[in-house]
Amino acid sequence: MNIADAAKYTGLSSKTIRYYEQQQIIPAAKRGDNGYRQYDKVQLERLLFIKRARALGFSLSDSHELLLISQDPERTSAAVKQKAEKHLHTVNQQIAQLQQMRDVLETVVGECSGDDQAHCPILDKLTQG
Amino acid sequence: MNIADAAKYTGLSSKTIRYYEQQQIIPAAKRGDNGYRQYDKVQLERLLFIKRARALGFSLSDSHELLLISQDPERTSAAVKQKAEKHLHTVNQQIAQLQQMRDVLETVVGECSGDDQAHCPILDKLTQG
DNA sequence: GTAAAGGTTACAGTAGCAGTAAGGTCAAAT
DNA sequence: ATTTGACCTTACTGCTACTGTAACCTTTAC
Repeated sequence: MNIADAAKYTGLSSKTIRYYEQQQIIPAAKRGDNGYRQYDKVQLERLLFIKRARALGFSLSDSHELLLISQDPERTSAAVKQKAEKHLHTVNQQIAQLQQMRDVLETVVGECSGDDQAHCPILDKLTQG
Repeated sequence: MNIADAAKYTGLSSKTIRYYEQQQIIPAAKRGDNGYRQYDKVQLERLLFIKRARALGFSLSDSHELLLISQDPERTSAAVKQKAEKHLHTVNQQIAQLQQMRDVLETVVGECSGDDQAHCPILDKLTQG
């Protein structure tokens, strides 16, 4: 299976797959006689693993580490849980920060007439804090 | 006022202030005889404006445009409101995405024993989707 | 034979800075 | 007078996770 088919199968782009290989997020794919990368089930599963981890917001580096952990028979669920909890904490902080932004934005947008007047509570907020 | 004092006053770093100038987010500061940047009230207010816009999650580019709009006597509140609403929409999408991540993370973290077992629902999620 | 569709590498660009290097300036202490 | 330390300058690199582009090779279809 060539990289374009692997891309279609995983939903990643060919560029992204090459990038993951270059960054050693996944082991380098085997090459055919023509030098083309070849993808088998194992390789595809690794790509999907990374994709799912990314979809949960893990960094590429964390996704890589999780992949290594998942392949380690000596692993403990504690190690995984620790990483996940740390990430969950980060996500919660990001949500809180965005919600604060949203609250302010909704307030000032609600106060803005949105017509051809020059006066604007949004700009007031940015000008006066 | 030199850049370090402007940094303290605004809460931005000197690096960030120079970066804003280089990116033409704000007009270039005047220079003293020694070549040092000099900051007056007007310049400080511009920096604070950008800082407040950034704190609401606007991109530097948007923050720059908002600053220009705020200085335009011909402006309309409609133009500002449109930008703010668009940004608010983006923020809401980001929140929704993060909340989905959080829900999944909380579920799998809750299911994970977090001990020395190899079995781990978090890894199951990443392996099997 | 040729053209389209795919593959390869390598380099640049994106956002918003922070870090570092190499050097000039200034105020105070020695 | 000099030295120290804090500040200033520009210029370059690195970070994250890719995407775009260039230049070129291979395969497939007509």
